[in-house]
Amino acid sequence: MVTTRFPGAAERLRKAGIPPTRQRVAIAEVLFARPVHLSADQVLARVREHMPEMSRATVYNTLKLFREKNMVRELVVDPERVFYDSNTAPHYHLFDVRTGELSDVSADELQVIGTPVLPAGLELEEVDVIIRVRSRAPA
Amino acid sequence: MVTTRFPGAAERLRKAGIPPTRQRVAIAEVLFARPVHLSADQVLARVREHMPEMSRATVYNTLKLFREKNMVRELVVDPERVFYDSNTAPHYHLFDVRTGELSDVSADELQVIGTPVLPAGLELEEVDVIIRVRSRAPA
DNA sequence: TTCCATGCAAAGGGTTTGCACTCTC
DNA sequence: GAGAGTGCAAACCCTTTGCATGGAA
Repeated sequence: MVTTRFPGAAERLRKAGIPPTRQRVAIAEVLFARPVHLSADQVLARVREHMPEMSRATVYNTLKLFREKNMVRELVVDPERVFYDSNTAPHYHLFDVRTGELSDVSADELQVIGTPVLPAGLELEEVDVIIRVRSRAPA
Repeated sequence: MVTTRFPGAAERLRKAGIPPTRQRVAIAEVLFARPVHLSADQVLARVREHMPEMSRATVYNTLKLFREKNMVRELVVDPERVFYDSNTAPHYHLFDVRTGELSDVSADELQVIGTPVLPAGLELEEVDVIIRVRSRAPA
């Protein structure tokens, strides 16, 4: 499968204050062409379709960098691996524990009421909602 | 620190249909004396205070078994390790991303409104809510 | 030339597995 | 003595690290 490219990647990196190297642009193209949920290894595989010399370490470095700049959100949902979500708008997730598939639940469909008052010295980072479901195994 | 023992452990295992071996009872004592959030390694360490010969593999096997019998809940919150929660009543979690500390948020304090209608063939397993906070570093 | 970024390989850490030994019924 | 349970060590997999090379200002 050929991944759709995303032309504005370099622009987007500059706006975030990240010097756009070839590798970072290639990773950004995979992530930001459309909203995706990908593990580091999946990102690596997709980038290597166009750039076979991409190294694993660079993918991990870059994902960490993008996260610090709030360009992606880290999803800790599957004990096996971390997923990166290129949709940073508030929304929630549905996780199929059988297949490992992740999908979005929009913030319109679901509301969290009564987030507790945080003790002094605690700063809210984010609220994750994960609806864990199990799909029927195929016949 | 000496862990408080829990007398009814063997009973509890039998009720769940689990043959109570010495090792399983020791693990149950650590988990069910009171509600705890522990990683597999933390369980191992606490059990070894009383039973130094306990093996890592047995802890992992037993935690998996307890989970299948719904005696503990697996918390996927920290990318570094899975936590096991011995409180199976509905409740949510607050996670300090700086220290890795986990604490409970009762289901009274917080409500999730509008859980989406699941497509046919999807069975709801559970809804996790994780409030990620960051505490101030100590002075 | 200096400094950051990259690539490679090895190390690290949590978890699982293979297999022989032990215990129980 | 059959079968489940246990212990040990090695294997596994995702992620991080060390370090030398490469490239841009």
